[in-house]
Amino acid sequence: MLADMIAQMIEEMLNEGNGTLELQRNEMANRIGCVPSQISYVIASRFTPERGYIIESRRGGGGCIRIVRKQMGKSEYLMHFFCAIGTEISESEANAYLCNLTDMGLLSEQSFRLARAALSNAAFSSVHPSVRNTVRADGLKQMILSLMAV
Amino acid sequence: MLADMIAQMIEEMLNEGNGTLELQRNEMANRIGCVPSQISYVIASRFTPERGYIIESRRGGGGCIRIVRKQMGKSEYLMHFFCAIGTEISESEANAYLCNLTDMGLLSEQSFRLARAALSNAAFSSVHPSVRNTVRADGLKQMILSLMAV
DNA sequence: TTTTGTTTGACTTTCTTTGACTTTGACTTT
DNA sequence: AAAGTCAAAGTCAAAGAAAGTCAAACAAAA
Repeated sequence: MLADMIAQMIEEMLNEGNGTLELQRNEMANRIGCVPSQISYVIASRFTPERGYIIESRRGGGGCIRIVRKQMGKSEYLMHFFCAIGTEISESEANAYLCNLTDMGLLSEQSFRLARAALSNAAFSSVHPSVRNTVRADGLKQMILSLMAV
Repeated sequence: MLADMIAQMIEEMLNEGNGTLELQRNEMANRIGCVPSQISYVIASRFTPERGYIIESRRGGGGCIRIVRKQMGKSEYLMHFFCAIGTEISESEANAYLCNLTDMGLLSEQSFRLARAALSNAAFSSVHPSVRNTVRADGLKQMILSLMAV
């Protein structure tokens, strides 16, 4: 299957590049003989943060897609936390999570304070109270994903 | 890529000149082999006040462009930054601010990633698009306040 | 048959490059 | 001094180059 073949190619390129890779979507699609968005599809469906990949990209002339594979270790902890978070979370619950992360040495003091501020009700004053806990959960998840990148 | 190469050249010249630099647009464009307005483009897109640069210029014979990288004290910078944020801010604008804070040594790499994740559109998927930029501005302000508190 | 995953292509957004035209300022000439 | 000349930098919009998005068509699995 096309998608799997492309995924395998990317995997190999990642190996050659010690876990990092920059590719040009159009160029690669051209080489393979597929439509460019196929590359996007493969990346979106297989090289997700949940599976330990970080994706960055730049549009415009000379643009490219950057893929980094994060080797597991601490990330298992983070994954555990990530999965434990439901679709909603209160401010105090979120703080408890952050404390745990800090205790485990996964979060610096500065990062802890920053995260607490970002998830506070004060930060969400423009968000309707009925969805604040949802937005907070999303934010916390995104932050945990970002930690996996390091 | 051309623009990035030029930006790098300017950066190096700034380093040599202790953070200040005077260049001649035409002369430089000629040396590089590009159109003069390309230099303008690079400066406009990368050496913005938002990222901590001051640009001055003189037209006419013997004219030039002056670039200064401004350094401020921490609290001064945080204050400046806090005030500069309006009631709304886009994801890319917020990222530019965060990059700047990191460059100034006010944010660790981890905190940077965390903040970027917390302010991403991905984190705000449950927030109505019309208010995302407001919520983002609130979040960023809260985080900056948390940095001042130390 | 319903659901889930793939493939494709049209359209959008973002960033870059270029060139034509405008404005400014220093110098020269009247 | 006023006017003219010319060498800069400024502005802006069009064209180009890439990646992103999305939905329709299709295929495979449950």
